[in-house]
Amino acid sequence: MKKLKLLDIASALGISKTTVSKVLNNYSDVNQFTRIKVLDYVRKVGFEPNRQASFLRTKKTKTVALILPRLENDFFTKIQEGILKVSQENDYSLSVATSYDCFETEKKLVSQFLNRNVDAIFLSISHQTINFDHLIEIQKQGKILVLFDKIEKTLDCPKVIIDDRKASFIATEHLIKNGCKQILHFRSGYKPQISIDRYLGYRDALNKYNIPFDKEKVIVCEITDEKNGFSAAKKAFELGMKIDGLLAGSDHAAIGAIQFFKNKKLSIPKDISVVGFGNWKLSKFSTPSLTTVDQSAIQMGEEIFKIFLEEKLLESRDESPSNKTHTLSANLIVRESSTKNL
Amino acid sequence: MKKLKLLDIASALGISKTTVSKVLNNYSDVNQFTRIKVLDYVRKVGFEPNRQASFLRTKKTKTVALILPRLENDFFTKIQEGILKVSQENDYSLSVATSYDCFETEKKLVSQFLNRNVDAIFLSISHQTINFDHLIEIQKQGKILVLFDKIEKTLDCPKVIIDDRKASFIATEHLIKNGCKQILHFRSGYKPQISIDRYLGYRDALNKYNIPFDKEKVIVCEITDEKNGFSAAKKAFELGMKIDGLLAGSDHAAIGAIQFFKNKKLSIPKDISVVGFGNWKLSKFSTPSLTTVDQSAIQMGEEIFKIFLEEKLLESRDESPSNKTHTLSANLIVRESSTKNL
DNA sequence: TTGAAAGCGCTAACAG
DNA sequence: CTGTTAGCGCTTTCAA
Repeated sequence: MKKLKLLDIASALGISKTTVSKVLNNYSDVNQFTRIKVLDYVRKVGFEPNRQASFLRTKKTKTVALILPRLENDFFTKIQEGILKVSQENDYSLSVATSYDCFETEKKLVSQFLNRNVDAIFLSISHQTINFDHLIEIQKQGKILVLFDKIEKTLDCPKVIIDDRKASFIATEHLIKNGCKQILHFRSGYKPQISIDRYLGYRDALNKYNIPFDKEKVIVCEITDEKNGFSAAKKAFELGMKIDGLLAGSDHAAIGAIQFFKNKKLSIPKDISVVGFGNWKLSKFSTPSLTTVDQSAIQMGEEIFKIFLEEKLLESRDESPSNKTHTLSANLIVRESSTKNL
Repeated sequence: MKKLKLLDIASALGISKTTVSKVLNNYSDVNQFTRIKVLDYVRKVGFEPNRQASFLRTKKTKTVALILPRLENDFFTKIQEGILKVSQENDYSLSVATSYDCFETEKKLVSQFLNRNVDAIFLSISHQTINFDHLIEIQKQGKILVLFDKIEKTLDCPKVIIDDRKASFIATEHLIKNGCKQILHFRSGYKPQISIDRYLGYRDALNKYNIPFDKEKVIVCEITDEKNGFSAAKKAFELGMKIDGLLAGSDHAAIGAIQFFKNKKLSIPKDISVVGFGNWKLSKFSTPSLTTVDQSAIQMGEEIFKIFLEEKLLESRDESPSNKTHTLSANLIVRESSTKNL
């Protein structure tokens, strides 16, 4: 069965394709009866206009693109889930791609999506990205850019982030209120904003409760996975540190550290209370179950798409992009690994 | 900066847009020097032709669609990851959507994607789907359909599945070889092919090792999540069953059951050995870590896209779709929950 | 209120 | 080998 087109509908009803098009696009200059006749017929045969053809005139594809640094990561998967939920509700199609945290791939993907004329690009910048010309190009071409998670402050576009500093503060405060005084902190590198913010939140909490800051207690794990969590814990141990709490950079790092502590016959949370970061699925099932910071990633995804819709409105009024930073708060999920008095 | 078009390139070089187009599409009837001149210039200014416009003539969008029943599921996420890897390598764009296991949504998505003229649709059928007209329509419109995981045998298209029966056989055999003789099996409903195959694999193994089959030991959990795993274990317990092994329908169900066994002070794997299904991330981190069947989902994703490329070749030779079922084998990942002699 | 005609950017047929 | 011409299916003037 060949696909129907405007002309088929028009000749079946004995009118012109222009009129059919007008009905489909809610033009006001169409007779009520004609409108109903067209609408009925269109519904009956299940006709929808060819999107690529309409694009040629409207310059809108009703497709948005999402570029993630990685896919094997619950956080990004959930963001996709959130975006997908709202975009489907709004009859938008979502194209997904991964930069694999590689600058060249990111550039290539952006250019590819621009070429496919997506209406917007949602992007979390890759670790390697140092130049932003490709992102500026998105806006030059009149497309909407929304940055999230790993953002670049100097770019003039809406951004969505988690309030990592506050999240980290709350997590640290929770440890302190549970009696911890010697709190170890695993952070990722010195550059990522996320790592900086979490470190600052950690310090904020120490300050507030007059706990002296000890530089040695901050250990850098470039990649916060189990293996590095294990090594970092080992390092702290070998340096002979006295600790009773740990704020890890990720759930994985926390679990790696717990592994090490268990090997040393230390009891969690009695000897050392542990808080992770991310609320990955596994945190609920580890033993002990892990207290962690939930980054409300699904909500972030939903937010991203809603911001896009708002930007589209701005654009239709010929206003410039909003350049607002939307900050979502994270929640602490308290589980066994940090509740001494259970 | 407005986007360049063929005509811009052409007039900059003092030739016609046809010639430029021919170079870009690798036509042979172009002078070597002209070709090089165009190629150089195109590379310099970073021009790529507008895909929607070319579609109008070529009927190819270089976009494929993936419809998943769910997103919050490692198995499907990994399939997406696999597809994405290969599709990006081939300069294809991937659109993703979720049917939420709902028939109506699935139909709507298919029609939407057809409307957007994707070159192919990769689909795992929703639980609720009972009628396949919308899938037949995909092929009627000359688009490629590849089914995976939850497939429909009667449809004339390539299909990719895991050899669940064999996987289940291997898992059960592993339990038997570890000394289990009273093996409980949690299956999902009676209808899903997956559930049937796993049940059959379980029986195959019992047969091979002359272990009598006991109907009571097969418990149905419509949804194989933790809660139902817990309840199913409880049910077995309340019926006074003697068991020393469990083959669960999913890792979650296995973990739910383990939870229950632990409450009853039973030791895993000493009293009861447990094998899950899926190799979800959490299986590695649960206590005890869970022996499970890895469904090589990433590989499945890669396979799906490769099959699409093959189908495209068939199509270009005017041959009909292949209708072949590609079966991937699953691997057993042995961990603590099933190794008595550690 | 309607429809004829132009044109979005590209590719394919064909004439030079 | 090159370029002119004619659409692909749609939307949007503009004249009737």
